[in-house]
Order: sequence, then structure tokens, then C-alpha cells
Amino acid sequence: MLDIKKLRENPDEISRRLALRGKTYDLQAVLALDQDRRRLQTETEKLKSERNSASKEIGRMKKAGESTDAMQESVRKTGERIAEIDAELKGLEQRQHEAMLMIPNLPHASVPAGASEADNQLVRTWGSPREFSFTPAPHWDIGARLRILDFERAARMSGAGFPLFRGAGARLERALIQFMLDLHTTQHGYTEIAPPFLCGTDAMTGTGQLPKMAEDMYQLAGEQLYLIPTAEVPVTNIYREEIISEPLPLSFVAYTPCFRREAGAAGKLTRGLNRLHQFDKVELVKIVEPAKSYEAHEQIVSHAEAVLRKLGLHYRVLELCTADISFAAAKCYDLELWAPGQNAWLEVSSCSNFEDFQARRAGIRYRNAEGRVEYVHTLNGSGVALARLYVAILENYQEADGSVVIPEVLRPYMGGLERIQPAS
RNA sequence: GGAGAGGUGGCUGAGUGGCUGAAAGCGGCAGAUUGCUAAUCUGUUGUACCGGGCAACUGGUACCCCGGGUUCGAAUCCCGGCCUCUCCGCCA
Repeated sequence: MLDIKKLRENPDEISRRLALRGKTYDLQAVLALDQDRRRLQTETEKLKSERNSASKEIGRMKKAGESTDAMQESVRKTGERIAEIDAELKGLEQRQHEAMLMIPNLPHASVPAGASEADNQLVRTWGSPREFSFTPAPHWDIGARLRILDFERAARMSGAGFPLFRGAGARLERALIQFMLDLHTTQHGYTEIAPPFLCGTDAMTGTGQLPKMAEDMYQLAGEQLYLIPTAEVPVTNIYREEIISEPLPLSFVAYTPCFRREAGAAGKLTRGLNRLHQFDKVELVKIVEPAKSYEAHEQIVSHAEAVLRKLGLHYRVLELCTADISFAAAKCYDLELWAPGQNAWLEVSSCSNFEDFQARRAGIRYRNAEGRVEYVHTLNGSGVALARLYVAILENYQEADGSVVIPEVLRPYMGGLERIQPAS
């Protein structure tokens, strides 16, 4: 959520920066609501002040044995007027709040302007595509041949878009999770969190999934609970409605499954593990002082990159343009892995700085050096998403005989297994 | 799921209609003092919003789990909800 005070002071500037996202937002409507709201608030508070002093006076008079009937009647009328104004005020507050929740974050000044994802900027590339002496297969063929992926049977029980890992394939998934958690906790200073996988409306609103993304989430029938689309939700919301008393920065890493309806996502690159309703992810979250957030942002990116480097996977880093950063983000980098079996780049990490946008929604604050209460900055980045990482491993480490070599850093987590062989 | 108890400031914990934004203690902060690594004394110490001031600050309103209600007036009374604890049931 944006700061209403800044919006009041600088509507044109804010409007201009929002327009960089490629859509226009009606700030005048919010400002009009805000003005009416403040007028009513001043009015009702003045009446309440009168009522408070009159009520105290009645108390004194009663004690003195004086008659208070006329005064009580007068205060009762004031009370009725207050109730009317408060009802109107409440409506305005709600409408203003709802309107504010629909306005996205301002892109940071450093974010390249652009009209679509085609305008995202390539920041750097690491490694190079592996040379194959044979035509590399897509992962769904590799997985089927090795009998480690079974989409058909998963679909029978859950429909399309759900993975079923088997044998060494299931262990590989688990090994990747363990490897990443260990890397981030022991090398990068993150504290491991195992959070709830279902969250309520307030948490979802706090990080920005609601109200805009309701259609993308699974909601439980008869419950005000959603399956989390990312660990960002439960982890960032740890300190919702708190003034954090622990020293900043706070760095958390969490493994969770992620659930996404992916409504309307049919089309390219949806086969196999490319796009799922359920996938595993190791997520990095940082809560930092405002002045340090851009430094922390670069750190998160480097921590996600460390995973890919240790696995020896060719990747590139993109800086998203103003049209492509997500609703809540002020700035975002994407990490994409090369998938030779599909001749495509696959997004495995999205690292965002939300500045105080989520903190303001979720009420996450701290005391700065002067002792003043201030909103924190929140960041997160996938460190990294499993399914497409898994794709890249199968497609990059495949051999002509149909086997897949296990990257060395994963072998300790695979009981020393060096290679997944086709069933004979 | 059933029965009971309870949810007050950073913490412990008083408070059953006006004198309570809230006692007391602890903790924190500031000062004083003491020669012993800490004690004693004094003062101070919540959040949000609206208004005034460049600002330090200041006037007001709201907040004692949340939402309604009663009343001139609610932390205090009534109703609904949520959560925690104990016991029982069920269960990985």
C-alpha cells in the first residue's frame, strides 16, 4: 500500500510513476475520498470531545445532587449525530482502504522503463550452454524413461498440473530441498522456518496476494483459508501487526509447497514440470531497515545465484522493466535457467524489493536509531523454485544412454548416488 | 467435537459504570549518588489517526482480543466471534 500522505502531497508525481507500469490509476477518486474522510473525522471528533466533557460534567452534577435531565437529553442528541457521522465515516474509510489496496507499488527509479517483458534487461549470464553429441530430450521424456516422473497417474487423481515423483526421482526432489536449505542456513546466514501452508485473508492481503490475485489461489470450501502460492506469505507475515523488537536485518529461509491455480495460463511451456498447480520452493525472505533494502536485494539475488552455480547450471539474470514487475514490487530481478531439451529459458527465481509496500499493508514496523516507529522494508527471492530447477537438471545432465548424472553437490543427499539409470 | 477457565500497556498483574490511557512491580530510557562491575534514589517510558507548528513539540479522538449493543458516560454491563489454557472425546 502506498503512503496516503505522499499521495496527497504529490499526486502528479505518483501518477506519473504508476503510469510506467503501463496502466493508469484513478488517484483523484482516492484523494476525494480521503478529503471527505478527513472532514468527517474532524467533525465527529469535535462532537466527541464535547460529549466527553459534558458526560464528565454530568457525573460531577449528579454527585452534587443537581438535576441533569436537560443535559442528558442534549448529550443524547449529540450522540445520535455522532453515530450518523461515524457510520458515514466508516463507509468512507472502507472505500478508501479498498481503493488503496488496488493501487500497485511505485517502480523504483532504477527500474528500466518498458512496455512488456520484451523490455526486460539482461544483467548477466553465467556459464554457457552444454554441447551435446546427441539431441537432448525434454525432461518429460527423460522422466518417463527413468520412471521417476509419472504425470499420467498424477492426473488421474488430481487432474493436469500435478507432479508425481518416484524412487530416485522423489529423492532428488528432497535432495534439492535439503541442499538449498543447508546452503542458505550455513553459508548465507538465513534462519530456517517451517511455516503453515494455509493462510487466512489478512495474511494474504498483507503481502499483496489479495484482493487482486484471488482468482489465482486455491481457497478451502467453507473456510477463510487459502493454500499458499508461495512461502513469502507465511514468512513475511510472521511479524504482521508488530513493532519488531529484534535487531534487523532478519533473514529467513523456508521450504514449502506452493499452490497456484494458474487460471488462463494454457499455452507455451506448460508441459511436464514447466508449470504446475503444486510445486516445491525454497524461499528467501529479508526484513530490513529502509536504507539497507537495495543492498539486501543484491544479496538475495547473489544467494539464489549461488544455488545455480553450485549445481553448475547455465543461467541468466534479468532486470524486469516497469511493465513486468509484480503488483507489490518496487524492483525485481528474475533468474532463468537454460533448458536444452526445450531450447528455452525457464524462470526459477524472482527476487523482489517491496520497500515498505507490504510492511504498510501488514503493519510490520521497527524502531529506528532515533527510537521512532517506522515501517520496515521487506524483500524476498526464490532460492530457488524446485520444479523448473529439476527440469534443468534432467535436461542438462542427461546422457546419450538415457541416464541422468547427479550433480556432485547433491550426491551426499542422494546416498552417494552418481547417476539415475534407466530401468533395464 | 464436548465441558470449564481466561484474554488489560514490552512483561507480570490490579481494576465490575464517571476520580482509569489505565494502580503497582519488572524491564527500558534520562539524571543524581555511591569505589566496586552493581546497588540506591528521582524523573520518564504505548500505538494509530485528525488538526496546529520548519521543528523540538502541541490540541483532539480512538484503542484494555475483535465486532455489535445498552448508557448522558463502558476496560468495567449485554450479545456474537476469534484465540489461549485445563479436562474429556477423536486422531497423525
